Amino acid sequence: MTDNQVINLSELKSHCQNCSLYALCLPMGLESGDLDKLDQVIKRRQSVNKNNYLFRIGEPLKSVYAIRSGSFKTFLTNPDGTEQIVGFSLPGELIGMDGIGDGRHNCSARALETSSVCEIPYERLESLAIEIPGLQHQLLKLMSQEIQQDQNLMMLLAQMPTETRLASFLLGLSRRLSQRGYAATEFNLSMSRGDIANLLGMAVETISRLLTHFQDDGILRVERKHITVLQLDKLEELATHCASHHPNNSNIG
Amino acid sequence: MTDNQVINLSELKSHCQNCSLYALCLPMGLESGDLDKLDQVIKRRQSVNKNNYLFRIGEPLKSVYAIRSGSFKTFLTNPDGTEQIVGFSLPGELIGMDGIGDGRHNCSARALETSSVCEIPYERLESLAIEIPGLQHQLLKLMSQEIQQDQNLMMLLAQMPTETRLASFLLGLSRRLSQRGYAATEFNLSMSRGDIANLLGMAVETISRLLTHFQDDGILRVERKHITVLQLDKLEELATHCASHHPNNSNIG
DNA sequence: AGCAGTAATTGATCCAGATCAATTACTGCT
DNA sequence: AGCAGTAATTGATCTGGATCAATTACTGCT
Repeated sequence: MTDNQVINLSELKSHCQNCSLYALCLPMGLESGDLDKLDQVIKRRQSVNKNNYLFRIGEPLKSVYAIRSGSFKTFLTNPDGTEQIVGFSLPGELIGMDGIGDGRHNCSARALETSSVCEIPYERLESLAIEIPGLQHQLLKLMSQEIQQDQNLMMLLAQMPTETRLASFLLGLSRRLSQRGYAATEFNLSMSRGDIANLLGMAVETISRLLTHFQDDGILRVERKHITVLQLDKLEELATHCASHHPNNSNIG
Repeated sequence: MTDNQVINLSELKSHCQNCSLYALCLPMGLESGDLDKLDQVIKRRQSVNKNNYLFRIGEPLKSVYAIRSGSFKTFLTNPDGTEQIVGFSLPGELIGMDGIGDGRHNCSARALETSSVCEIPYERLESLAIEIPGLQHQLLKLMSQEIQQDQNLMMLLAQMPTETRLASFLLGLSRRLSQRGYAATEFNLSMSRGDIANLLGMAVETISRLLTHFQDDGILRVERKHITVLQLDKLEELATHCASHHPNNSNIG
């Protein structure tokens, strides 16, 4: 039975329908026959070591990637060489789609920890999406979700004080992790304080101080990279506690 | 001949292939037969008065819209009722695509001036995109471009000083307008100072002061809504003059 | 285990840009 | 034309959070 199980496992690993991320990922909602077609174009189980690039800004878009495990940061690079992180990506998420616009990647993706991905050649994905309406829909849906995420971050950056930004970031992470079957209230940050600061448009020192405050207030326990959320409700409150005193709160007439 | 011309004009108006925005808009690259199919699903020439909504956040997504003339602001509303503008849309651009993710609009769109749009029922667009590969591609491309735009704005908000943000905003507007056949160096702002401030995460007063500075430096002429760019190169310089002294300029190793 | 390089924390100071306040355009209405 | 409401400008002040500086963890290497 042990042998049997081993064989089954390796069987399982090579198909979307048996992947634990199925419900979040690209093949969501596809029926068996269509899934097989998709399965055939996916190059599975590429491993990416910590700090290695999955792709770099400017490279021609040849594939998009579904994350199986681990995490990535995606970032732009401005003329100075300064980087601007535009997001962190978790298992079940698709990265590289930003490059469709002009056929080149418009951001770089770098592994925050040793990770594994499924590579999906983009041209074949696009032609498959014509055959499979559900796949086209899922593709559009995932892109639209990315737009939503980006716009929410824009709101944080434009209007919210640093405390709200960090609370919202942590809460978002917690939610995404719990969707993926991990604990909502206890997790490890795979990214550095500097990376979080960069994403949220603040200084590392401010991140550090806020984490200390959150801990002093009994909202979090912070042990280096390990975060325990002690009072989820208070964190939610901080995250939604909008800038009622803030600029431009012109109500919509 | 005058009569003849009138007849021709109204003929022309009702087809994508004769629209001056063809090259920027959804039908870009489609061949004649496919264009006809697209033409058939488009409800043309809806007019939207200043300050009216094209759609509101939360409404079910029934259509997306291609802008024919005029301009819109798209914005999120947070729990307070505070608005966060996420973009301004110009002729040839497609709005409403953000709603695909969950079938409801995730932002509201409001006309900044009297405008006209082509309404495209979303379900029919999606099924047409299955028939017409080029249309699917164009759809994905436009969404990917929106992601890029949003991410660029994120960088501005997170890293750049106010001067750079405004310069970059004006330059972006100038470029988009000139792509659409308008003058690059002379245009009217259809949005208020308050709207610009909101988008760029700054106070109205700062916008006002910076415009005055730009004028004092001979870069712009500002007459209320009317902007004349006198030194495009200097404006470009200000827009790229990145925050070399700014936080988190961790070079990529 | 020990050393070197990097990440994180903590404290002190400073400043870009928000906020407050007052004035001066505009714009739409009747 | 005149009045009311809103948008924009300009100036004075204040502050959240950046910057600077120093110390204290870590982490990876040999």
